[in-house]
Amino acid sequence: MEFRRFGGGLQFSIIDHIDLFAGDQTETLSQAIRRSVEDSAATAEDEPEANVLFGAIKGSVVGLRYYTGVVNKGEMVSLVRQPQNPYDKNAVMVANVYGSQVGHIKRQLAEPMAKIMDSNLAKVEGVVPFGVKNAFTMPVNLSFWGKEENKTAVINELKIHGFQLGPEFKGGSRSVEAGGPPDQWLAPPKSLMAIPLTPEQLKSAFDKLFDDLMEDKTREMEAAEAVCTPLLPHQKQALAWMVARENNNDLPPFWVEKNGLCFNVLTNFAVLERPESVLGGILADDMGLGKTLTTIALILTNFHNGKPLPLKKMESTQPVPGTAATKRKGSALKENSGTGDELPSEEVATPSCSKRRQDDSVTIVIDSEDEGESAAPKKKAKTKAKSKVPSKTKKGPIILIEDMDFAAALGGGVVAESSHKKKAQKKSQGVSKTSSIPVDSKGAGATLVICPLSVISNWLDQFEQHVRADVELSVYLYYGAERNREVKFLTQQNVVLTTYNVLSADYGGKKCSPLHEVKWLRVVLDEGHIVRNPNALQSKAVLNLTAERRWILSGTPIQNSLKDLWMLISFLKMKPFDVKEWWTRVIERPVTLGDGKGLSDLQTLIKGITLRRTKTSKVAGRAVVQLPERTVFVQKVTMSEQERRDYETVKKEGRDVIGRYVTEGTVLTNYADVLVILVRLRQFCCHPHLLGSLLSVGGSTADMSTPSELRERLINKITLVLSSGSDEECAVCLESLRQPVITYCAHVYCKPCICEVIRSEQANAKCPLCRAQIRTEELVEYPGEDAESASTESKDAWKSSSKVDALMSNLLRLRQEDPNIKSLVVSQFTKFLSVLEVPLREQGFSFTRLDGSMSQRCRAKAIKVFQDTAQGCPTIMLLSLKAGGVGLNLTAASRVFLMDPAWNPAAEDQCVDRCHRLGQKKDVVITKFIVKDSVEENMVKIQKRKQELVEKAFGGKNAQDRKQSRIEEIRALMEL
DNA sequence: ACCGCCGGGTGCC
DNA sequence: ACCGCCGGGTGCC
Repeated sequence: MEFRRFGGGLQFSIIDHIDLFAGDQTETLSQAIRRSVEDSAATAEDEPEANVLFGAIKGSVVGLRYYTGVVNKGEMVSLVRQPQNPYDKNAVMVANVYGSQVGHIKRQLAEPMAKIMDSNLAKVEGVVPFGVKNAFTMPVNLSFWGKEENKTAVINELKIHGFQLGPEFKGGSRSVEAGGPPDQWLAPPKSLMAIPLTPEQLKSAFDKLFDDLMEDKTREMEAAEAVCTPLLPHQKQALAWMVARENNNDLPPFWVEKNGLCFNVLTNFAVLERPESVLGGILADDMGLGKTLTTIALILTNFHNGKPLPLKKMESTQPVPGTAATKRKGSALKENSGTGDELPSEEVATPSCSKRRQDDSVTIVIDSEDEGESAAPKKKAKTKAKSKVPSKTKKGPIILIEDMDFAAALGGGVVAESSHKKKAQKKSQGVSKTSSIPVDSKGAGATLVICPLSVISNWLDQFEQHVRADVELSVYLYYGAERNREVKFLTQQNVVLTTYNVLSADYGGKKCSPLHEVKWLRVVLDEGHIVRNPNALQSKAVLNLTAERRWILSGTPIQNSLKDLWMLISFLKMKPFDVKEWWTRVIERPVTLGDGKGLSDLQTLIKGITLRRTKTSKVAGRAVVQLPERTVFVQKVTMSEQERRDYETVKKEGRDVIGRYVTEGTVLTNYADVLVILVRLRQFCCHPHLLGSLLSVGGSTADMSTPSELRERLINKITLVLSSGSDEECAVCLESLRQPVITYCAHVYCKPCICEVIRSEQANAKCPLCRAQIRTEELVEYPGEDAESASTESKDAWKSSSKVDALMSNLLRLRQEDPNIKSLVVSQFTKFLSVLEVPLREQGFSFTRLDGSMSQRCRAKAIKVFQDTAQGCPTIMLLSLKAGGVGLNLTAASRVFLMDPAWNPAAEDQCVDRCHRLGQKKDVVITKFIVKDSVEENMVKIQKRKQELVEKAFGGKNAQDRKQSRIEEIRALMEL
């Protein structure tokens, strides 16, 4: 059964237009550049087109008696070309919602239809109005959808063959039966007359799509005994809901049972056998509410046939601390060293911890003149040292790690399964299972958890922390070159943990992999929103997994559009929407056209499968989480006279260059240069050393004299752009840059992505952003951030800056008040972090550092020592804004110093949320340093103005306006 | 298919 | 009758 591919589906035009999900303020610069280029250049072919209805005709389905597929009155059918049909190459097959063939389109009509469909002039959709009992033929109403410019071609093609396209038939069968075609067409097409929702209504409806999903989800459930962490009330609710979802026997949304048949009220499709219940759903709780813990509780509580994992005392196979440095293949598997008092990340916030409201953040602006005294929060932080300390002897579940690097990176946090245990498991394969292996009636017992690499260690930690020591739960980390790919072995685990990358790498072109051969009890997609492009290999790999139950964990289930949702629905195998056509016809298009029915159907769909609580959600009148207060101070920094003079010099230079671009109207074409100038000014506000080797900007890269000079300049550019922290993304894969390279035309991509573009376009390859010729030999690689050389080179000549002074006086005062308080010092410039190391060392601060250039191993280590409250452990973490992304848990800190304003305030919030999250027991104080009368102040003003626009729902702008506002912004920044 | 079409049987009324 | 008519066989693409 082959299905016509829906090339990209329909554009979500209204929503794109009003920029519903991605507010202007969260846009990265590369997005802006990409868009401005796209606006002028030809539209990308793969983007879904705005399809309109050309009209409809009546056709007939013939050959019914040869096929088993049946349809209902008013049922939607899909039309699939069969070019290989031996009797007629124009054959068009008619299939029902489940893809069973019903018949063929009559030959005469199939001929023009084949032409239209093959040349992609229109998509054709069918509804059978009546005659479903007919034995030989039945009528079908065909509607044609396509791009406006193809309308005449379609009409003509049909006309040649004697078919006249008319207006759409009124929905359902009644009217069609009543009158002949001419009468039909005189009637106003009702579905087109329906008053569409306004973009504002649509926006607000969408914003609310994931709201208020709590009703009937308030029942609580205790976790299985195997979970040693007490669940918070909202987590118990989530557990009850998840268990119920997994054990439900309900029909999926929009299905009803009718005379022994199952009937889909949206497509009018009926089947004898019940459509599979959706066992699982979307847990869309806000970050920090404990999705990981809840999921672990689910795994243990709904372990087998709705029963929890039985408690079974382990024989004394548990290694004693300190003795278990088991060696395997020459590398040490580390044993939990049992420091004992590290705080478990997510479970420490007991309900009694804080009863204060957490949503009343205050912003206080303090002038630099009186920073000395009043910048300090008046309130003394109350330290509630009532943390629940895990027992020193506690041992977590068995975790088997094959990747030695990773094991080392995780340090003491992991207990390795000893080798003899593993052998025992291997031996038992196929005969009798070891006690830890459940024998499910369906043979499925293992849960597969797929997550981004960055949160793997979090999962391992949490299994360790939340699973009782005497519970034998096998957790296998399927990662690294040495991973065990045996299907039998994987099937026998209780939990297999892997990353999206490993999954799709295994899946690759082969379309199968060890993970795809296993029949999983449960598949969990952590941060599931990252799987969104249905064309990506990763998505296909995820969709093709076999599982009884499926879960998506995501704090932000809607990233950009409705299409992201399809991916989630499809993963959950919610019939019939796992097939794109039905999603498009039944949900996506109606919603796009502003049809209230479509929207309410979508709401129903989401409601049935989603649980979402935000930090502000209430459970029985009480907030789900009660986070400590969070206060934001803006501390203005005044430059010294010398600094001011130097700054003005740099600024004047830049202003001249940008001013020229503005008058020439070439700001956007020279965006890379503009960025460089802005970055330099921003760097200067922090510390003059950040500027590094001075480079001249302004000259077009094309007219450079020697290739080596050009290369050097490109390296400078890419370094500046990447260290600027604007979180550039690759315009090809839309992900964060991997192995960044810069083209001769000064645009930045992932190396693999742009190489693939060049390979496929051969000699004709053009830069996706500016259409300049590009060649592989001309790509210049990013040399990496060279923090070391920067700090050593400037060591003897080190001098302070006003901003550094401001930070240091804060830190010194803080240490005096409470030497145990920990702080995050955040900058977008890793070089600035290096500069800061000097005075910190001088003043005898113990600090650690986390930036993007560090390996997983170093990161894990840095986090661990910082979170450690023992004496002598670092009290300061130098954190690069980019590295402070999701998943990190830095609750040991209660002070945050944001050293420089970010383009994207959301990135700042996210960074602050690293410590202002579940587990934080102190009030969090955030200090933003802004240099007075500088580009920084202008940035803040622009941010504010944008925020106001968004709040007034004026966020929507057309492409031209946006381009213009980009330019206006740059002018405002440079005070031009 | 309670149709249309095909082709064999048949042939005044 | 080199036709018309009748009635059985048959039937998607």
